[in-house]
Amino acid sequence: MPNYLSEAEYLAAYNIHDYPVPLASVDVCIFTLHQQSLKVLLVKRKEYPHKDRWALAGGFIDIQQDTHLEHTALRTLVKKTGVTTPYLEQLATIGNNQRDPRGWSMTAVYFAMIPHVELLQTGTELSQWSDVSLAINLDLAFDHRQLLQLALERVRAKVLYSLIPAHLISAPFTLTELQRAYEIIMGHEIEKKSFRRRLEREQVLHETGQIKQEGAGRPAALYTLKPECADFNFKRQLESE
Amino acid sequence: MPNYLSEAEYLAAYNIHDYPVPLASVDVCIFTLHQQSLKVLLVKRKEYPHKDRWALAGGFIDIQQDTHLEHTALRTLVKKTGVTTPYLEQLATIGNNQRDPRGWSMTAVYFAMIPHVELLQTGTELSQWSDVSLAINLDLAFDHRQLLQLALERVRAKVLYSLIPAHLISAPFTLTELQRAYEIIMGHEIEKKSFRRRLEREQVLHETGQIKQEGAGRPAALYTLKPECADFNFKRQLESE
DNA sequence: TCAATAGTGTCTATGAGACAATATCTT
DNA sequence: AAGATATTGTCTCATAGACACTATTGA
Repeated sequence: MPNYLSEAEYLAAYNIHDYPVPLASVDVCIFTLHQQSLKVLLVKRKEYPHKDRWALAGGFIDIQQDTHLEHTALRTLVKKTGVTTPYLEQLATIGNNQRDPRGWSMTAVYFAMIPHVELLQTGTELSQWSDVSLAINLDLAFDHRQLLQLALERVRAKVLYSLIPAHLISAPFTLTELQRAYEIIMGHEIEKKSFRRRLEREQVLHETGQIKQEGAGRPAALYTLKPECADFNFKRQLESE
Repeated sequence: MPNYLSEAEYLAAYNIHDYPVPLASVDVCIFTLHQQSLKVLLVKRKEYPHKDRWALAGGFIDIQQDTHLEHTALRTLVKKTGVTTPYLEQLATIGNNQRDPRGWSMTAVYFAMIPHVELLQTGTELSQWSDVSLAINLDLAFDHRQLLQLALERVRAKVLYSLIPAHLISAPFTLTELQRAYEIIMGHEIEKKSFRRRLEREQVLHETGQIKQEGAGRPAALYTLKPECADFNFKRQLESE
């Protein structure tokens, strides 16, 4: 490399295509809760490579259109579900020379949590909500099975000390509905009283004043998650069983 | 894009340089403990952009040489410190069109923890251990000040429930030395008994049988961290003050 | 009134914090 | 023996789990 006199000169001469570079993409594991089970959004690939295989939602970074990495993730999310303001968290970044037949590939993996919506099949690809217990056994495209496995581990760890299940159900919700969301992810029942006590103590929910009456039984108070508590972490964990 | 008949045909025709792509790099926040304070490794940049500014250790992915993203991080680590088997954890991936004057840039940020070593100034750049309280106020290259800030937040969060301070000191160590490492990161003293009790309960240390005698006082037992416990997390946190 | 669901009272168990007491060295 | 540092005993406090109890609705 020549020794430039000034930074301006160096930058003017810089061209990324003079160098061998990796592919750069974003994949998003989009979760929701529906019919008492955790679902993940899968997309049927229309193009090579891995054409016609199920995959996580994802795509290349569009350096014209996206100003930040999160924009790529949000763009993907909106394209697949039409949802605009979900819970989005970076999970990990995987990069190696094996995962994509087109060459060295680096992908930033996010996971998103949204209340259930029917999928609008507006894109060119077919998409569906798949039960995670089924999805994890499918032969997904690329290394997406591993990515899903990673995402599940993170979600199952975070459910013990965070409020993430609140992002999977539509607001306002009852405490029983929220507890049920925790139980589905944890895979076992939890104590009603401990559950309510920690929510009460930390003041993370807003009581709307509305009530929900459904069939028999005492009506339940309706709550929303306080926006400033979206990422709240408890200091102590629930028992993992 | 043409409609290929076969995957092989598609792959043969694929050329990454037909597309606008971002820069892809790895940055590593290398921490150690020395003279009772947390230090981070800073490197003086020899080349544009941000020539002559201090920066975190980092570099581009070498798609010929590196098979995995971690290799880029480990290569960087070895180049700067000569150390080969440290604690390495992915922190976050930052990507946007602002952080590098050469264009859209994506960097996978890792943090590493190593026992203190004198820096062998073998590379072309000058490197030094900098006290984090100083480094965080420097005008570092790129967005490295933010990256350092992120790393510090992660470390200060993890010290409450993990064993990461054990990676900052050389083994074997005494329980008092390990406790001191926790205290330096936490910024305040902790209770000796609670500290020892949780280590004992979880059986995460190996008692070497050796003792350390230094000046007056009862000699201390020497321990190592059990390798399988390198990433152990406690269920309950220490008080953050 | 009964069944069903929401919500509360309170005892126990676990593990962290506080701090005093004991143990084993050097000088 | 005195001083220094390591190690342990044990009380208190916070918070999760267990589980029984009360409250409010519809049929």
